[in-house]
Amino acid sequence: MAEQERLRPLVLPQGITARDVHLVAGVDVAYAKDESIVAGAVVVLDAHTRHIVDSASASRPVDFPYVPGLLAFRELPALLDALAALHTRPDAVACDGYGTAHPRRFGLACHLGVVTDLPTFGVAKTAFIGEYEQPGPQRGDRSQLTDHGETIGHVLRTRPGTRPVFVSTGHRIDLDTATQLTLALTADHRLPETTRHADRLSRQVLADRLGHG
DNA sequence: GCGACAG
DNA sequence: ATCTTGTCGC
Repeated sequence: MAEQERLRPLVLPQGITARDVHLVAGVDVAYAKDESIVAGAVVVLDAHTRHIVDSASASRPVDFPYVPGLLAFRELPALLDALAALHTRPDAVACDGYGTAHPRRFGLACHLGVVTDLPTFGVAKTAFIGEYEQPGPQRGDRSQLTDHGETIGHVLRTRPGTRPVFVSTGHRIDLDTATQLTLALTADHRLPETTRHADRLSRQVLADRLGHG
C-alpha cells in the first residue's frame, strides 16, 4: 500500500492520441505596454465544433524579464492562475510558443504540461532554434524541424498563402498528434482557434484591468 | 568574440 | 510582446 503510493509518481505518464481530445484549450498572455502587468487567458473549445465551452483569465504584475529560452518563468504564473479558475478540465492544451523545440528541450509547453500534468503542445509563429526546409504550399504540408540531426518539431502550413507555423511536442503527446490537433484547430486562419481566442481574451482582460485602474 | 534569439 | 498608418485584398 505505502509502496504503491511511493511508486505511483514514477509511472510514466500516458500519452494521448487525437481521439482522446474532446475538449482542447488554448492559452496566451498579453502585456501592458510598459510591461508592468501581464494578463493570462485560457479558452476551452469543443475539439470538433470548435465552439467555446469555457474560459478564464487572470492578471498580475510582471516579475520576470523576457529572456529567450526562459519564457515559462515570465508567462506561467498568469497562465496557471487562469487555468485554476477554469470550470472545465481540458484534454489537451495548445500553447503559444515552443515545447520540445527549445535549446534545453523544455520550452513553455513542456513546463506548463509538467506543472499541470495536462497534455500540451506548442504552436509558434516564428522560428527559434533548429533548421528546416520550407514546407509545401498546401494546407497540411510540413517539413521537419531538426537540431543536430534530431527532429524536434514540424514546420506546418495551416493555410495556403501564409507563413507556416512551428509545432512541437509539450507533454504527454507526440509530434504527429500535436500536428493533427493543430490542423484540426485551424481552418480559416493561420493560427489555431484556441490561441486566437485566448489572445483576444488576454488583451481584453488587460485592457479592462488597465482601464479600471 | 559576435550575432541570433519563442513571447 | 508592444509601438505604429496606411494599404492591399477577400
